[in-house]
Amino acid sequence: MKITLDPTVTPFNLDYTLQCGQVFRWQKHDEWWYGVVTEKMTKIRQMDNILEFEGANDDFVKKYFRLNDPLPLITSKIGKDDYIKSAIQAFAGLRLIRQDPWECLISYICATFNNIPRIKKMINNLARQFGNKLNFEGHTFYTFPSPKNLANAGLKTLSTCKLGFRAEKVLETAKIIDAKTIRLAELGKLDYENAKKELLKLPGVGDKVADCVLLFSLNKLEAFPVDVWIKKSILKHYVAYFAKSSVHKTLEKKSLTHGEYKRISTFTKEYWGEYAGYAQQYLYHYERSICKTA
DNA sequence: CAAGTGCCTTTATC
DNA sequence: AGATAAAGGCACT
Repeated sequence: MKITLDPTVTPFNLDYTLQCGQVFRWQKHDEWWYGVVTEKMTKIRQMDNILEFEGANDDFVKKYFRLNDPLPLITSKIGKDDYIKSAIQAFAGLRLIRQDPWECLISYICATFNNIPRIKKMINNLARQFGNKLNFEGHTFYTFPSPKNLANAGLKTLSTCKLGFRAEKVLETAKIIDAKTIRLAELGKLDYENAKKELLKLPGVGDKVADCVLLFSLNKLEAFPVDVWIKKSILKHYVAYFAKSSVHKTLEKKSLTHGEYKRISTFTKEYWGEYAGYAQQYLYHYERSICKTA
């Protein structure tokens, strides 16, 4: 199937969107991106303004890649200064993805104090151990394991997936989700604050992981996850908005206290408003790309 | 209550 | 080769 995009109304860049580190399971072979979404294989590629895909339908692709988000309006709203304008320009067409909340939740629990290559490895280990096998065009893929599969896994088996200290959190969270004590899909109906309050009840979920789940899977575009890269970026380029005495100390330390997290995300939410999450993703990818090439 | 401190597995990368 | 840093969380002061 194909979708033809009008670049003035629906700018989109598939590579930026899948490579920027918001989602961990897509693989690129030649021109095509391969991914397992909603239990089945999908492959997709972009040629200029044509999006070609198999295994998923139009509605899914539009929803998953948020093609109905008014990106030109969003980027004009968040483009409040020269710095973020250059980030937006560098990765024009980068969009947030509407991930599956359950997979997103476990992915970002695994992302705790971790790096992207290893996050990918851990999630793939989980899928291989506890997911369903799919054969597709000579390659083997696995679905993301269900809450029940992880809840029944047992800590010992789970530990073979090399999750480290996160194994226990994944297991306990899986039990809660499997028991439907917290219904993930329902949280999207709550407002940002109340949805976050629920997420924070889950083991392994603090400020940052909760904001990732809210932004990347529960449609809360005002959520602004603050990780080590974003912390550096904000305190470097928006330092005027913070008390000078505290900035240096915050930059020195590896992890943020709740207070420091709150100070940064309060600023970003006031500065960028309802689409702060988009600003976060552009800044995050920009900061990392600068660091890699430096 | 808020705020600060130290520890938590594992490994890619330098 | 050995240290460092990695899309942080949490228990304890």
